[in-house]
Amino acid sequence: MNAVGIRQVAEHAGVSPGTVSNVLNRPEKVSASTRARVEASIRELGFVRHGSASTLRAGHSKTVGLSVIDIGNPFFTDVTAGVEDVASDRGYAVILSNSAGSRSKEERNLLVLAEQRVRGVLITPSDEDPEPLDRLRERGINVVLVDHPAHRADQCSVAVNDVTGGQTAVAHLLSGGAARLAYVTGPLSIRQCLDRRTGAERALRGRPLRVLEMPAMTPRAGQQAAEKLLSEGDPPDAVFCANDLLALGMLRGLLHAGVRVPDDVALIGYDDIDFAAASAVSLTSIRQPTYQLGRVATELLLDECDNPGTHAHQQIMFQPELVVRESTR
Amino acid sequence: MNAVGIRQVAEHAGVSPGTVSNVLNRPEKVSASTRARVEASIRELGFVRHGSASTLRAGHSKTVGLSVIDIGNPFFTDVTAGVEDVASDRGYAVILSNSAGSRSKEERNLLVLAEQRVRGVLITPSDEDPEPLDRLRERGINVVLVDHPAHRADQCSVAVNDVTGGQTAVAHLLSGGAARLAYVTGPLSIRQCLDRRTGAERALRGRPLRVLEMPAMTPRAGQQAAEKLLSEGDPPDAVFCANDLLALGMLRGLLHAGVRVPDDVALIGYDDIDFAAASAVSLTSIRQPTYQLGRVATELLLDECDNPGTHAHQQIMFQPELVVRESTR
DNA sequence: AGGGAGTTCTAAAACGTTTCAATGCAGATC
DNA sequence: GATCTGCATTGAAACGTTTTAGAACTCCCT
Repeated sequence: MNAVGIRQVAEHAGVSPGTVSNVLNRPEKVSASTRARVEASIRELGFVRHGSASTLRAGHSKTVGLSVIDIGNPFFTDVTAGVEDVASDRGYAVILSNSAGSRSKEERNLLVLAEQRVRGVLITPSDEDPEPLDRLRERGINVVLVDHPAHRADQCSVAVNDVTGGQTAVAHLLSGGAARLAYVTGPLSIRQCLDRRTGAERALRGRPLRVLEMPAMTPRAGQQAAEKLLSEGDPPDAVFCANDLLALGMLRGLLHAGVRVPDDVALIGYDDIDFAAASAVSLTSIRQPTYQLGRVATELLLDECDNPGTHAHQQIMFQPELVVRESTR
Repeated sequence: MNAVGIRQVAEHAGVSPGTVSNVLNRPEKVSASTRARVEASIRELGFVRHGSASTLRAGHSKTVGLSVIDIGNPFFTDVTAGVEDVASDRGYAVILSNSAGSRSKEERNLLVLAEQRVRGVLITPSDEDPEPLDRLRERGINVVLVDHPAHRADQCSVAVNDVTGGQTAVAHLLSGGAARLAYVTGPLSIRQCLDRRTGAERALRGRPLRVLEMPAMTPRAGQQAAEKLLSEGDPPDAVFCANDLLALGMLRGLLHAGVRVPDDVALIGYDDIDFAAASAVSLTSIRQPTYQLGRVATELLLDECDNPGTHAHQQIMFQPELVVRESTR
């Protein structure tokens, strides 16, 4: 087993445990020669610091938690990549947990994170209730909201303007000559879906919008939505999907039924995931700075952790961007 | 701050800290009445166990590490889902780390896991070197290989037979009348890519196979491969891609150039990710029991952790399965 | 020679749990 | 009433670090 602790290293190097700790945590406090000796011993004995002992004594760990809604959605994997890159650069480890849209799972995950005494938590909340997050804060765990505006002023958040995004999407469809629009969305209890609809309506200025609310935001649901739209009379000539997974399913459903895209129906998605550009009729979409979202959120969180005195809370709102491809040309 | 520890709970409930610990860890040792009293105090004070202190004293944590090669690949997100479900059921937390194909990143991540004193590690290794894994084992951290056969007999692994998979794929293409085959793959230093080629060659029994090795396994790389194949003379009439991301890019590249799929070129991918069924020409693919892979690997690992005495090491090999869709019909 | 200022290192006390031997107590047996 | 048995609870030690006050040493100045 791994019986080599700071104590053994100290003995091997002929110094006290305290000095070894200094080499580990404040190398500048130790003379070059002893430091070299200690470092050699560490390598030779294969010493690995006991993170728990360290956390226990120091009172805080070098880990942050990341809680996402659906790790299967490329949007969140991109965010995750951004988080990991920054955290890893600054010597923090990331504990990733997936709430899979379930509130109870999210709460259990947050409890685990609290037990691990993570330094902070990055979270895309699965609902609007601020209570679990406030509880974390009471315990001294910093919280940054990802893809969701902050509930309160003394909290950081990084989000993208979904109202603008919805508006841009629909304005683009209208400028292409669309007249009968449909919005295919996931549950409207999800803030993102709701905001995008609000944006869509704003662009329409009172003209009608057919809203089709699906229970999930997956390709399968998108395809079912296509079947539904086509089976009812008066099919739309333009469809705005609340995310690219829905849009890809919609695309497949339309093509399968012999509907030409974009000639018969123009189609626009949301998120601009990789697969959007790679689909057979490449998908027009609303791009979000996904990777940046993760990066910036993590930078805010770690700043809050490392400089609690000078840290200024920020609510950052990015603007989404239209990416035109074949599905609306 | 969170100054409420087991000590405060004990005081509040009028018992000793040892009893509180027993309520937490072996509730059956405590009489029903005191247990109820202690549990009430825990709730009332909002006590959260300090995981580090617990790990330090107990010598082991309730966490496992999961190290994957590319969290952006739906194959690995599916595996992750399986891992999470089992771990969560058994009270373990999962620390997810992404090696992004980089050996040095993998090593850094494993070090973090070792520092955290995870109980075990699930890993899809990014290369063939068993040394980092052996080092973990020396430190008493159990290791289960995922999607990779074990290096040694006293180690668990869960994999899928990639040679059979490659053979099945190419046999299917041949039975559809294909004569000029190409294999589009990622780096052949990756075992999976290599094995699938071996299987392909086995099905071909000496007939020629054009191998196109791309540096990445992404849709973009697949599209580039399509351009390359079409620009050279004598294009293939059937293409086998080493994964679905490549295949989706290939599909787009082919369609874009006016090549009909499957009429002009039959196409088969590997992994059967969700997007394979949702693409415009739905993709024939080799399905792997991805979610099961994660589940079974985790069950093996936790069995090894919880019953070190009776645990029998197993090297499990699943068989892949052909899923025929439009791209080869 | 004595003493002050730096520098480098040490010793010992925490951190919050778990564990285990020991204690106390109630009921059963003689 | 004395002794035993078994159960519920306690108290204190231990886990491997970090941290802090201060010891030991060196160098330099008067």
